[in-house]
Amino acid sequence: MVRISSTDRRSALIDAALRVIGRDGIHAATTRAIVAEADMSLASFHYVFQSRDDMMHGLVASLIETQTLAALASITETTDIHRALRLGLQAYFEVLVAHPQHEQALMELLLYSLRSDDLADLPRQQYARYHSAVAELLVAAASSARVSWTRPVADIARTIVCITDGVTLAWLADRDAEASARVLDFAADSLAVLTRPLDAEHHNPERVHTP
Amino acid sequence: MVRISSTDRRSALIDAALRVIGRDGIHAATTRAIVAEADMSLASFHYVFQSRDDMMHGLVASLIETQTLAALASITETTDIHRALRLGLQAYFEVLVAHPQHEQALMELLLYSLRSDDLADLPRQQYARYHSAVAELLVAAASSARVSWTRPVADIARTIVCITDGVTLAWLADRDAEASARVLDFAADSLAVLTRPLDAEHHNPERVHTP
DNA sequence: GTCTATAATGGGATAGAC
DNA sequence: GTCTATCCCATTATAGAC
Repeated sequence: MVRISSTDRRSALIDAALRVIGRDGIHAATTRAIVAEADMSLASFHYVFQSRDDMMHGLVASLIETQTLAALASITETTDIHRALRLGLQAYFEVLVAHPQHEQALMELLLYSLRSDDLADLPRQQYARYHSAVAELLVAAASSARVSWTRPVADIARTIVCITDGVTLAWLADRDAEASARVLDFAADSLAVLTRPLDAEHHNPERVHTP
Repeated sequence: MVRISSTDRRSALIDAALRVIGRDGIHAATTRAIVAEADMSLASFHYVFQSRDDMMHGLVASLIETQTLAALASITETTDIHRALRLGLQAYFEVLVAHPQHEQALMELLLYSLRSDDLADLPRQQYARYHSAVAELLVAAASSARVSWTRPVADIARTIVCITDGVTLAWLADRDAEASARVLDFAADSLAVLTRPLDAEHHNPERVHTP
């Protein structure tokens, strides 16, 4: 009976939808399940959203806006780039283990979006955002550790996203935390090789980026 | 009107289900869509399968049986392990680009299985099979190239599966083939480092596996 | 074994009172 | 703006004739 603004309802329903998807999967995220989770009537749903697909679009768009990749942010606080990469990847993994439903929900939404005409543009934006966010972290970490990257940062960022996605899928499938940690450590080893000290004592005429 | 054996019907329906999932996604793989694809009646479906979930279990189990990872098999035909890794990963990527629906269907089935009580054991089996299949290829390739791996083959196999899965997701999202190829090439570079020649001229006392 | 017909359920969306 | 009640369709599964 209380009147709630349209925007508040929108975000409340989007939050509820995300909880339902995380808990029960995207196929269980019916309009009825969502309004039950948000404790609203079905009609309220259709007052603020034209359709279920309209809500899904809002949900994915909101995720793209707000995803922060906070876990990897610890990467910037260091003077040792190898250690920074390792800790950043480990931090991501800890978030995954703590909230597997969240990562699984993101995967389900990605695959769902790829099937929908309305949402088809969003996966590209989502990954562009992942890549640029990780690239920013890589630049900050390199600067803080006084090194430069020897390959384009965009490529390294994409590699990191590929590795975290791949580790996520494998861990969701078999829950082998030790094996997943070894993959991440190997990734950190391999990526750390792609740096060179910024303030070398002797002049180094090589190009920063490989040709 | 023609009588078909139960087992033939089963496999025909499973094939049809896989085609529907590949074309339209797992949420579109209703019993009706599947029997239409297989050109059967709805009742025939329930004659051979107790329920839709029963069929899904048969589908995933059959995929686990038959998946061959043929693409990576080209990895074994070489004397240069770095080249072998690169070609193997590139071959996988070509299969992905040629049949993206197939890889997407596998991802959807994985996430679907993780949500279902009946199918919850299958993802673990699926990834165990991936890992052992890749491990076998790695052993064969190393033998053919007269090198040995300096880390446990199981870990390297898992790394490769993580990379291919991650590259698959990213490419499905943004279809950037060049960037994906650079990630795979970097992976080949990094993995090739984990080998040492088998028939070194001088005796090398170090352990084969890192401690 | 195979079919048509239908039961039973769940879901998206809307009408219309308040 | 918010609610209840309802329409209408798709879906799973089964019944029962042949």
